[in-house]
Amino acid sequence: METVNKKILLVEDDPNFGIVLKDYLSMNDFDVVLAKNGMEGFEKFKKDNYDLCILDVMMPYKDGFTLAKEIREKNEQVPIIFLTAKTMKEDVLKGYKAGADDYLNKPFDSEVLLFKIKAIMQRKASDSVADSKQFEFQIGKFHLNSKLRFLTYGDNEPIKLSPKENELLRLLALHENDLMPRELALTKIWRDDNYFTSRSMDVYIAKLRKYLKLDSDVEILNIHGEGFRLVVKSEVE
Amino acid sequence: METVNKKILLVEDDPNFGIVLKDYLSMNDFDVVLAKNGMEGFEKFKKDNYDLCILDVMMPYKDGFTLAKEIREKNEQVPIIFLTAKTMKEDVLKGYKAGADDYLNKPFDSEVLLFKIKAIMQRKASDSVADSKQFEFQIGKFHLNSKLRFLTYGDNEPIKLSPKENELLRLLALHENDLMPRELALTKIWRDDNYFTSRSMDVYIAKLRKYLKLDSDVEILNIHGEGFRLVVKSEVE
DNA sequence: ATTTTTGTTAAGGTTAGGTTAAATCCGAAA
DNA sequence: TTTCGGATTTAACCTAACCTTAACAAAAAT
Repeated sequence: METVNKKILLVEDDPNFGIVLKDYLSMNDFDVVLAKNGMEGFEKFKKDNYDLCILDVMMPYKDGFTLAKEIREKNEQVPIIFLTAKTMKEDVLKGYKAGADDYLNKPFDSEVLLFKIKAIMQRKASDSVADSKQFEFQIGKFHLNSKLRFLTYGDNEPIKLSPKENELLRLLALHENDLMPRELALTKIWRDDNYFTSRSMDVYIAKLRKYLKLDSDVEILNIHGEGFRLVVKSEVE
Repeated sequence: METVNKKILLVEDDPNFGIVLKDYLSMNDFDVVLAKNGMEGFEKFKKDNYDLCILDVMMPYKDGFTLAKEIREKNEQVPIIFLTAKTMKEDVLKGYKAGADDYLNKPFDSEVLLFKIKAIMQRKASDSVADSKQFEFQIGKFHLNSKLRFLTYGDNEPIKLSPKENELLRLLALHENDLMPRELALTKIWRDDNYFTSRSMDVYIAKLRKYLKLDSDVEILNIHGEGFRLVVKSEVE
């Protein structure tokens, strides 16, 4: 059987680094298209279908975040990895990262990148239904980092979330202000839908509610017999 | 630009084959040193710097794997290619664990060998850039020199790190404030992922934590079931 | 009114991780 | 070779994290 290589769009303005990285990825059986800036990156993105985008954040003309937003408009699915400078403050990145599938601090270990790429590809492959593995969310005044599994509220000590708490809150956030069907969580997180898993889920809803009490504008409502709804009031005023 | 030829150490006990191969490689602009067995191979390796080692696996006195292990102790970087008999499946695996970069079944196509050599050379060349092969890290008030394997804290006597301690801390530092997945460390450092290597890693985490106690702003957090996170508080204020 | 679904808290059990110490491995020195 | 010492693994024991289940109360549906 012949397999087609995965296609990667690499957008990196430093030509040396870009070429080296491209070669490295090519040697690891990826088809890599290199763009030298955000503009060119977007052009190339529109012209072809990619399995993954790797975007440098700091670039002339169009930075990585802006490019990511544009790419997201065209394609909700394609995984995006950001390359960020180590010196950027967490808070700067915070809001912007929403929508990223992963990020890497420069300089980084090439094997680490490979590891992440493979992890993402695999994840995508197993996600039969398309739900991009977004893992940062702003929920009212909370910020959920679903990769590191914690929930921050202002300057409070971050709340550590267990895997189940985390997945559940993430699913709710993915459906913010909308119905998140019971069945969806049960099949996606518990991988089984029966009386006990369902009760277990209720227990987790209770836990999440406790955490979310901090912000009165955020709450989890039940829709009887259907599921839950993460409501964020006055998000815009 | 003038380039110095790449230097290859070829260890092969069959004199006919050895000489033919040596000549072939020489014709392709490599400087080849031929050793007739593992012992001699190691002697020659110690006496000079090589860009690549090609080792026959089956040799009298000292087989290729053993030799590879010795070479690895002296040099973590140098690429190694094994020449193996077609019939050894198990051993090939063993070889990889010893740090091989590639292997070739005898008899093989000389073009293939050449191709692999070039690929490996290129890979190594780009690794060094792409990784920015970081060997020095500032971790809070600590400074890690990963090449010399020690950790300094102010004017204190530097803490000497064992190879495993060093690799693990380096990997954590590479992911500073971010998740360093268990699996990554296990595959990269222990080259195996099972119950025991995992426990071994935990032991090393404990050791590192002990060292890092000196600076209360630095700590290694666990993310249950996922990995660890090297957190540096108030990095900028 | 009765049944079903949900809210919530707490107990129980399982697994992962923290830590220390003993055992083993392995190269270097004697 | 034997022995020594550092590095690493294995063992053991303990704590923390996590998840499920049970139990009972409250709300919603029938």
